[in-house]
Amino acid sequence: MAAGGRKKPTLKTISELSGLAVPTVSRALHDAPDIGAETKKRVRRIAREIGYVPNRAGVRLKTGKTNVISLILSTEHEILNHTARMISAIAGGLRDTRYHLIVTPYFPAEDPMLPVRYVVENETADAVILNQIQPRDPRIRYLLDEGFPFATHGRSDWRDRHSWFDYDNHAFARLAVERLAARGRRNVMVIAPPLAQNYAQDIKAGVEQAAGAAGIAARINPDATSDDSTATIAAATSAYLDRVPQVDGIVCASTTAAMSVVAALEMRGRVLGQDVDVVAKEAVRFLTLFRPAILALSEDVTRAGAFLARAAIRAIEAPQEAPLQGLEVPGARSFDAGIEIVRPAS
Amino acid sequence: MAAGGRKKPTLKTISELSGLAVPTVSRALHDAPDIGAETKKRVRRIAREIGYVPNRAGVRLKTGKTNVISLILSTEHEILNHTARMISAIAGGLRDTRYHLIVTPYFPAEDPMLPVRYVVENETADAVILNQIQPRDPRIRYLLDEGFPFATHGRSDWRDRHSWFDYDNHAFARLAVERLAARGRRNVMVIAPPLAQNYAQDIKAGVEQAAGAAGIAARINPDATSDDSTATIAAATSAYLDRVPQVDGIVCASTTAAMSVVAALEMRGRVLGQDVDVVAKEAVRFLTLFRPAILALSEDVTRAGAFLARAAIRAIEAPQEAPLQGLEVPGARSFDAGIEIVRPAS
DNA sequence: CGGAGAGCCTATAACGTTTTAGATTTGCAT
DNA sequence: ATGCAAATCTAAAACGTTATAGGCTCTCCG
Repeated sequence: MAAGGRKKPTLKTISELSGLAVPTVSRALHDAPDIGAETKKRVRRIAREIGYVPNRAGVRLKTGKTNVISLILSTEHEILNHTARMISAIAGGLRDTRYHLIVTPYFPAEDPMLPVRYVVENETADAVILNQIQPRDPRIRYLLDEGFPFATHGRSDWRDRHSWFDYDNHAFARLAVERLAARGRRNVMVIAPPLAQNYAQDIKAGVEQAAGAAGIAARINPDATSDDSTATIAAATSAYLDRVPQVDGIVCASTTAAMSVVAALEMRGRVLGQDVDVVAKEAVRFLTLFRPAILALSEDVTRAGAFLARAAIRAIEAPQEAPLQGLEVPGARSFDAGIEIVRPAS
Repeated sequence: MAAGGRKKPTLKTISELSGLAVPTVSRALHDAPDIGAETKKRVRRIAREIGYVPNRAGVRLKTGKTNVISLILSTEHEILNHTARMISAIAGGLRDTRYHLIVTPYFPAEDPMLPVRYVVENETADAVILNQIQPRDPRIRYLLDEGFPFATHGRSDWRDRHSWFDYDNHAFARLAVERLAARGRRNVMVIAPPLAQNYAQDIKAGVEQAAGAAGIAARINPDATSDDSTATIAAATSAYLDRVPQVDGIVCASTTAAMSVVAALEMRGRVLGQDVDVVAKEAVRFLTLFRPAILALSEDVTRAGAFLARAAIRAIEAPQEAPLQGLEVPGARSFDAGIEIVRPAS
């Protein structure tokens, strides 16, 4: 391969250079108790000088550990900021560890079990990270049964038994509706996530609770989810506005949804921030610059990714300990990052 | 690991089951010429029945091949659709091959050489894929010197010597300016990529050529690039509009830039599609739905990713053959996918 | 002064695969 | 019958690492 270099140094190279046996070198580098202090120092110096790095295949073969974490990624909906940020954040959280990130995407038509089973059976990774979690997600069931380490972005019905990070969508939904009510809005439409997913239930419950408390109407648009395409969401919003013209507040569970909703409002001649207020959950501070009249509650994706990286490593290296779990509550900042609330300009 | 299963089958398992020697089994599965047809059939049947999959560490140790391709990813600018799509597209292009995709992000403050050198020296992957290419990119120089397989998204000065996929930015720039000129615009501002990057030169040249031919003014905004944050671009645009109030056409090299520009136009009271026309290069059909008055020329990122996956594999497996190179020309569709031109509504 | 134990190191084997060289059988032409 | 090549298999070694068991040399204590 490398036309530019001599052979890669191995333990054997160090062994020859130092006159020590290969296992001694290995143990010295691992700081084993039965190796002399002088020897350790000498071995380490040589290793540094010749630029020794352990061969991952050798380690893997011997120990059975891949040092890889797999991110199982659905390509289902229009992937926006969120996904790219998440990948970068997880990979970023893995730097300075010995783990690497492999991305395993799958396509909507496929059985979501496939990529998970593939990783487990082929031992492609030491752990997987999942998103798009359903309450009784069969992938989680499977991973628990297999005893395979994993972490999820989102909670399941078995949340006590695994590592996860989640955004408090219930709190988001409450805040969003309360905010609209405070601005005098009485009739709210919600673009919610697909109901099969766990966090959709949280949003539904939060909306209903806050709407009940404020004594206003709030309903989920049945014809589109926040994972749908911009065109679908815009059309569904447009149709809803025709059917329920008195709508004066909208809650969106994604950036895409918010942008599509704004497009529909324009088509229908409604003025944002005047006829209608919009509150959105978004991954990146973006919406508010473009449309300052939108109130955006943003999840800190970078922190979520870093947390998931740590959680996955914990699941691998200390499976007996309690799972690592983190909840980011908007406003309350109960998780160390917390959420940023961008004030609408209007 | 797996609480649910017996030990993983290996060649030795098949060897015991079949009474053949381990190397014979290996060669049978590899369809070697010196193994009997009956034996091959029998070995394959057993392998299938017990669900044998080769241990990647064993293969890697012996052959030195990792079966991994590394995507080196800058987190420099606000990562939008483009990056996530690209990751998914490359990983998608790698399915049904034996290659996996590892994402290696790096941060703006760092030397861009670091991640590349890391992959090469640690033999983390068989090939790397790079983006954000500079004309005389030192990473490319290094990889060529090392003889390490790679493919790039974007061309370099050494384009003849490596695999790449690129979008014809020169053609994009020409089309954009021609379009604006055809609509009677006479004073164009350009939000271009960072000039260090190769494709920025293409855009600059294309703009100048078309502006010269049409006899109109076209200048690059010196205070922001298409990789900058929305806030920076909006501020730079706003300031430019104050300085050069006669601007009536804008060309944007990214979706982010277009959205920021639209925000700035609103702040300055200019009406899109009336006072000013905007043409943008975007990764995903998105802009036009939201802002139909924008003309968007979109690159087919999915196809680019699939192409890069093929190119990387080619670089690994057939390094002696000519590199794989693809250019996507807007309108002309010279590359088999071609580009989609979304007509503005106004 | 003998023996125990601590301290430090080596030898051997193993993980699963592929490569190389060699062994055995068979068929065929001489 | 004999030699030779083709066909098909086996044996041994190797990739780089780590785990296990054991060996040697001191020192210290009784």
